[in-house]
Amino acid sequence: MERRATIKDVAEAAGVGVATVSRVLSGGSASPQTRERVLAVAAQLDYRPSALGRNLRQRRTGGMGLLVPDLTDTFYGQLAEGVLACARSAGEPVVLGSTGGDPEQEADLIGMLLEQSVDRMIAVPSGDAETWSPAIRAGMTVVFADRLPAPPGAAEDPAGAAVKDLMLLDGLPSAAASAAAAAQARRLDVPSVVADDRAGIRTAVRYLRGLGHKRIAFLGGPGQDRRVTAFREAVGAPVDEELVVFGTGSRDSAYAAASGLFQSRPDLSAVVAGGNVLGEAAVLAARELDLRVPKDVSLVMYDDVPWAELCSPPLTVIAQPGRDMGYRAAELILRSGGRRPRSVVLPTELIIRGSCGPRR
Amino acid sequence: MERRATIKDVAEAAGVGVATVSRVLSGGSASPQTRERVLAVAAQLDYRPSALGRNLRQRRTGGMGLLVPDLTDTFYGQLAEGVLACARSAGEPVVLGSTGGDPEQEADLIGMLLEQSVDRMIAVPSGDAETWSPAIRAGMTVVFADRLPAPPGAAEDPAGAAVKDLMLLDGLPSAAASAAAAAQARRLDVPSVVADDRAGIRTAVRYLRGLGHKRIAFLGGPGQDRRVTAFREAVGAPVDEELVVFGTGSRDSAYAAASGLFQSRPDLSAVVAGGNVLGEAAVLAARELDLRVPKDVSLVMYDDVPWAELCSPPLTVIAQPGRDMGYRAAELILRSGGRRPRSVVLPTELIIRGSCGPRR
DNA sequence: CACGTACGTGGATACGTTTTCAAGCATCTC
DNA sequence: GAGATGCTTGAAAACGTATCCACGTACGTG
Repeated sequence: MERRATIKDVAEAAGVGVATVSRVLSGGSASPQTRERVLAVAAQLDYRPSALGRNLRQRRTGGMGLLVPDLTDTFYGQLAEGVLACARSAGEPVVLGSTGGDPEQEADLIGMLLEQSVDRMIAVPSGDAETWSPAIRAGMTVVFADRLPAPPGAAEDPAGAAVKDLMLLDGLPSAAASAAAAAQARRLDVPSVVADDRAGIRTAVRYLRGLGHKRIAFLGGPGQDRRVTAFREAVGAPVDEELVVFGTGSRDSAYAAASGLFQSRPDLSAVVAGGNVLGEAAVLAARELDLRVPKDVSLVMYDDVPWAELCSPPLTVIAQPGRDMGYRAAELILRSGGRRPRSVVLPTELIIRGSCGPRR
Repeated sequence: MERRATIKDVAEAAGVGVATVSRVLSGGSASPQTRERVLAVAAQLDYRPSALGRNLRQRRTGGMGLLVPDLTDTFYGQLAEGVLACARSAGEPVVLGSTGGDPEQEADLIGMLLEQSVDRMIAVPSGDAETWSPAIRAGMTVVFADRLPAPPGAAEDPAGAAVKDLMLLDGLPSAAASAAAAAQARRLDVPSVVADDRAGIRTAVRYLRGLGHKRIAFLGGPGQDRRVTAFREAVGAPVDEELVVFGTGSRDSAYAAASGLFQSRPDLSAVVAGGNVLGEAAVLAARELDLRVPKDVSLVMYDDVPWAELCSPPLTVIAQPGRDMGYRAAELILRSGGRRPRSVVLPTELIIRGSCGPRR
């Protein structure tokens, strides 16, 4: 195992100074013959510039960090693929962290990235704004994806927090969703790329309404404040609080929430699951309780995942473009030439399959 | 945005030399009072040692690389989670790459990791041994997970390659699977952590045999040579080659392969899918062709994924511990104190659900 | 022919850390 | 009391690169 060739070796072998080699390789000016010779020698020595040296010199690490709650969640897998695709086309590395939805782990991972001098990252945040302000202040360029961090003083109870947000957002046309999202991100001065949850949820609720459903439940997870808010808004004024339940992010707790919901409120006729693990839990819980889908209960799930079609009946879903979301976020990070990029909101689409039927 | 404090700042503020600060922080010897003062100052300045400086000095990057074919495949999501869990507990970063199953992209990513001076990586290889020998020769510590690279001269046609391997392995007791796997990895002198594919497949085939099935098909994907071999071995001597088909890795090609299989051989009564995307394709294709599972065709799928239970009937699977696999691989990489670690083979388990029935 | 300009070039420096080395000092031993 | 021994300490070198700066050389212009 021989040592890698350094820029010094190349310079020596080519009979030029290291500065010249550096210039040639980074596109600076050099005479044609010098450039040619340097390139030839570099190729022959199989020289590859050390990212370590470069990064140290310019006091920043190339590439970007990526923080997601759980790679086992297919949606985050899609998002990660999008980020990786963009990063790969730019030749930049991405260092990955999985937070498990735990703000504490998230903070640890942020610290680790800081230590690595990673100065750009895209994140699906689990902690609140307070968790993130240190990273921002440290000069990191952050782009949030899929969600935004809760505001600093947010109540522990997601219902409470959501109500507060509702009062702010209620009545706004969906076209303003973008502005609202950007506004929240701006509290941290951080751009974001998220799906148009408001429109997606509203479309789903209207669809269910059109099928005659009156008692529609929402099965939510952590970080889905915007979706809950949109649900409350779409359902209208007197929302039955018992029909809005939350899991903590794990599959077990999602199942518990779903099962509890079905058992405590046998009168509900439709449920909107705020994410694919919630949807999975809903299907399992319904089956366990001998509830037929869609005969006894209609189900629409946020996230279109490959296995949604496998269920029988195939799941009606609110599709959000996970891969695009990742790709766009990575683009934002990479093309941010010093200027703070603009937030983007991606469209959702209601894909009607077979898990919704008329009210029994 | 103020500059991060450096070791120099700490030394100055504490009235000591930089060497002393470095020693205190990396656990070297120092007088109690000096140590205390240095720690206090470091904490007050919020000093965090720069990984860049350290890495440059020791000519190696901490952490590890992780290369998987596709994060959208739930199994690789599980594997990645395992790796991340172990890395996180060690406080080490992991830089991720998704190869899309393409050897060329894989080679590019290896190059990128080399440039980053990442000297340890765990990989689910897509390319053959030739793709990997450069990395090995460059001094990288590699651990293969889930699969091993194909031998250098392997035929393009997976069936052909598998036949060749079959002749080598045929008749070996399953207890020797570990030795055989280690042997192949050793061609590159690389340790690996894989599942006991041979035992898993054999158990599944015997189970299907026990249900009366005679015409059992295998639906394979890239990199599943060991599983195909095991399948051929378990089925016995005269294996009907038309019953062994392959997709290229994409969901579309998997679907095409499954659909083609069902249509060309309506006489088959059971199929073993070599991975979860293959299993997914088999379910979809069967449904499209109005084949009932398990009435018309029995199905057992490699990989236990959360949605296997969602299908109706729930899928009978060969479970392999994806998360453990990642964790163990990361452990091997991290605990490899210079010594080349030993390969490990993890057990599989046949989980019987509802997708297999007696031969019609 | 003299002068100014433009450009190609290489030496030197800095990035932040770890590690080697020798020096300083106190304690211990004969 | 002199030498040996042990521990703590700081100066300095190195890791591989990018960039500043000054030096030449060639060329164009007056």
